Amino acid sequence: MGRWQPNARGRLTQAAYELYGERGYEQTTVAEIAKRAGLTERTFFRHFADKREVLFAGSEVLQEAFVNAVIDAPESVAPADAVTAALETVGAVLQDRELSRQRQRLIEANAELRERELIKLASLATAIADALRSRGVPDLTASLAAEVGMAVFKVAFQRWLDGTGDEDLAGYVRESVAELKAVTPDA
Amino acid sequence: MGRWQPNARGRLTQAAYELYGERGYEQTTVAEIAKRAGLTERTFFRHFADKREVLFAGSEVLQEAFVNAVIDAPESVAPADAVTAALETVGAVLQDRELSRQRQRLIEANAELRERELIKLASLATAIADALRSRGVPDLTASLAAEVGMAVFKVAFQRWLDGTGDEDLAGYVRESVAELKAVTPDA
DNA sequence: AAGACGATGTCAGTGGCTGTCATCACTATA
DNA sequence: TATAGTGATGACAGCCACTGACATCGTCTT
Repeated sequence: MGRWQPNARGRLTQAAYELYGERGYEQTTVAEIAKRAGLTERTFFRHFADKREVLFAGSEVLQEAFVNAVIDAPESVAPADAVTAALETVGAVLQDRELSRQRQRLIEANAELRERELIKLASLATAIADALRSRGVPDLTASLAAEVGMAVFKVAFQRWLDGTGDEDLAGYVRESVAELKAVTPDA
Repeated sequence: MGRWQPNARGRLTQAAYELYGERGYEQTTVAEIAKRAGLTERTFFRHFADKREVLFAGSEVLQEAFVNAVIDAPESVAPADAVTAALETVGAVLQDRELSRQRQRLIEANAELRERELIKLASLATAIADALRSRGVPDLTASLAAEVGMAVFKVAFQRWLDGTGDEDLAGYVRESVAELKAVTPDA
């Protein structure tokens, strides 16, 4: 047996979710999270950059999946379609709607957490724009396609969470893309 | 003569801009800002909710102008065009490009400030979506038009700041809207 | 067996932010 | 003209997020 209990990071994550859920994010101190995980406050900050980051640990995975989907799209595919395809791919990563709902409830209840979510999405947009540029897509086109892609994702994700049936995220993405076409101002 | 020097809020704002510019945001303490303004740290927090907010004081004005422009658009105008028109209106509020550049340089140099900027833009998107809904625009359409509007604004604003000539912001907005039409995936 | 390594603990310190109470010029009202 | 507010500020104590520095001690290498 090792000197320490295994999976310190996982225990911290679970403790954080529990406490944020029980008392709310603001009413929870990092020391409390660490204590429930059988660790010290200092160790929490060795695993997570700050008190918020524990809720956003999966975002690198999401971003990587996203970027790969864009890069792997066939040469011939238009930028917007590459992004749309990538958006639908992400639907596969986020299967557990109830878990997403729970997490989103925490995030929406607190402005700091909302800020962190937004910067993650912005970072995602930047990464997608870079991926498009690496495909030879011009600057303005790449930025705009990425930003609009995020706009669609935000709206579709929200509607997916609010939905009652068991439609998958990809379906909402398609719906929003269709609406986007209708919304886009005509020349 | 009053008991105190006039315009405490303005002095705090100026001191903050100076110090953030001289040493950077992180290297500046609120106590230093207050001292330069001839006040105490406690008073700073009576005028601004936190250390970042001093750089975002004008955002309510911008948001109000934006929302009014959407609301005041003629009944007949399509949602997207109402938003586009509002975007161009904002160009009038942000005339001083050099000042905007300086502020943006500060914001981009610091993740916390970037987070705050993003939540202000998100709040703007929400307000615009609400304004559209008050015009009878359906939910999905309103959300999407507002989000896409912000996407266009982000890209156009960035390009305006990066630009060398003396084009106005509205020109970049028009350019980006045109590109948006080209980017939007066809049915 | 000795030493390097790595995850954790301990502790002191900084700085953002808040609650509370005191101060005191100005203002309204008796 | 006295008196009782009022409102912006100061003073002070305290919480908590976060950091740097050093100690600890199983485990792994050689």
